[in-house]
Amino acid sequence: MNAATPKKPRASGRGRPSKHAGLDLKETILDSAEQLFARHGFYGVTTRQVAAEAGVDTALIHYYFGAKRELFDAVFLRRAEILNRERVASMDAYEKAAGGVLTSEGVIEAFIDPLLRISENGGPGWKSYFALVAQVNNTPGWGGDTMHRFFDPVVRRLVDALGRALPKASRADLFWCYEFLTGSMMLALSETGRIDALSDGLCRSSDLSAIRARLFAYCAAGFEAVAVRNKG
Amino acid sequence: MNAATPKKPRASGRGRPSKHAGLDLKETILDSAEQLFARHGFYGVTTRQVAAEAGVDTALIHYYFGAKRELFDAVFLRRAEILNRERVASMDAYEKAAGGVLTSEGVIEAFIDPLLRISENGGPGWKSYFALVAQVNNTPGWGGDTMHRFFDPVVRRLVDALGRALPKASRADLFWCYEFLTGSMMLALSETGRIDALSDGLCRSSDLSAIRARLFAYCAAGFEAVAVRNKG
DNA sequence: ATTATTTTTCACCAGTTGATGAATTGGCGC
DNA sequence: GCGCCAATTCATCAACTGGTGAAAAATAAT
Repeated sequence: MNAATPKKPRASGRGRPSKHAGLDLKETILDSAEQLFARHGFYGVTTRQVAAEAGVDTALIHYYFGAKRELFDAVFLRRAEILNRERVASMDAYEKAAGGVLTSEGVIEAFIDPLLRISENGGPGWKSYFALVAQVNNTPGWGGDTMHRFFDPVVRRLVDALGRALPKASRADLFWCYEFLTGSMMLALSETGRIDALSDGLCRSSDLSAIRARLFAYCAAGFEAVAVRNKG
Repeated sequence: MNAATPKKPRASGRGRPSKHAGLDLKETILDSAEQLFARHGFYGVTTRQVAAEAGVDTALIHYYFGAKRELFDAVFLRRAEILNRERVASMDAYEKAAGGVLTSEGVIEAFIDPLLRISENGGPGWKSYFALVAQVNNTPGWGGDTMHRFFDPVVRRLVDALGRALPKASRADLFWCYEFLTGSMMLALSETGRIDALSDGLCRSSDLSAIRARLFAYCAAGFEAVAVRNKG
């Protein structure tokens, strides 16, 4: 019935175990698709390219995931849940540790730093994934619903926390400043290499510690400036 | 010889003037292509869709522009020169008016505001164009060379001016903060509609004055915070 | 009117696309 | 060993892709 759900995908006893000795083929396909989608976008990648990269037959992709768009969604969702969980945990920990006194920089760090940490230590796929999300984030009307469903809750939490840290800021201020923040963050995380060329090699896109050393302070100061400007 | 250069594209006397009464068909094609590329990306658009949108035959696109990629480049370049000119003029005017005393917010405003003004008053195509540039900006290894060639000079000028306004900032600080700035700016200009959903309609992507009222101060405060943080 | 030139259309190609159904393979319980 | 069923391959499809060359239409100079 559901093409994305093979007749019995559960490891129910019957069925042939993957010849790749435990390395699930489904994950391999997702990895390849992720990498390619991140580089060339949804329409810039063919199912055949994904299959070739993963070393499987084209038909197998449809067998596991159904239509191409469903494959893309599977790629997007696979890490979205993990990401979200990590982020919520970070915000929880910060708010608990801070007691009642939230600082804008603290809140922002709790919101962004999980992504930097994952990008550093989470494995190679995550860099592709962030590039993918950045692309979706900057494309009007694409995956907006999914972004909304998965990421907006934690964003609302960020906005609420920042509202407590910056009581002078209006809700509109907070939403707009979040828009600025997410633009900076996603561009930085997608490691486009643009800054390498611009700075003649002085800065490297892959230097996440350089980002960490600046982005939190940069965004926090921005929020604060907007908060005081609009309410005296 | 060059497919993008019809045998005699110059209005040399001979030849048939456009039946569209002065509204050059070439521009119509560029408009349609711009709109579609902005929405769906290079690979997400077929030459046939462009032709249909423009109301012309597919072959005419190749007659005027050659290969699909050349069409895309033509779309990109058409406004890039205008944009660049406008921006340089704005920076010139600011630096002249400011005399020797540059403020970070003044420099940033001179850098960004031309884009906001063009988006407001420059005609409907510009919004698509900004969405297009935002997409290119966030896609690793796409049009990077073109971006580099056209936009980096004025960016370097921004960095130099900010270096004078913020003598405590290192070059690396300035490049990184520019990366943050451009991420915010491009996302805001591409009007993805994300903020509308996130804020439940409180903020609208199309509200450029709301952006103007916050983005300059936001970025300027960010630059200043990073500058003082890293050098005491 | 004739002609030269440019613009536009038409018909078409070779290659690719996403997708499918039939066939094959291989492990597992019996 | 046998049959069952999931996993995988193969061959193939109709639709569509970017692109082209020849013909037609439109224009303006002569």
